[in-house]
Amino acid sequence: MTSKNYWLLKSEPGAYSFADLINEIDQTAEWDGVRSYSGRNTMRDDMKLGDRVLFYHSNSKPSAVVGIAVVVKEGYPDYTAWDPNSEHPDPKSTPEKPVWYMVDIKAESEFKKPVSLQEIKRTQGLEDMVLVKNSRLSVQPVSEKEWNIIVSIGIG
DNA sequence: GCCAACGTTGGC
DNA sequence: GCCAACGTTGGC
Repeated sequence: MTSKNYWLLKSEPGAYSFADLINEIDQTAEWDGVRSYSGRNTMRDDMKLGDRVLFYHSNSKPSAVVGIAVVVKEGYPDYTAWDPNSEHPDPKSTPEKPVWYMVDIKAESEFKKPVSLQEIKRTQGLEDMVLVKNSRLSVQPVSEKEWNIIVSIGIG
């Protein structure tokens, strides 16, 4: 029996927002540009087809979970790393020896009511979220309990 | 805009 | 392989 897992992905809405994802063809995008090892490992090893994702706007007013997406392609090399004209080139990574990985995600639904960081911090059951404890991880796991609480607030 | 937290780099 | 310095994230 395969159990689905839950994740949270951060993006600064000025760089890439949930609306941008919705506006993509098929509402699907490559989650390229992650250049941290823990994020790389999570995307390469742990995020599976059908896993669901909280889409979080960081550095925002207010910072908040704004919608849900689903993993539609499992970890594969982030080829933008060896494109010198990309946003996040990294000469350490080559097609022969890729360093960075990404997944594809598809927008599923937009929250009626964004769930702000403030609200997360004061909501019972969410005090152990990685988002609260380690504010710097841009790709992070979410427990089923945390998922259910946030989605029930967001769906309204 | 400030700056704390923390992941990463690089000197030794 | 330790750990200080550096750079970045992201809340406030």
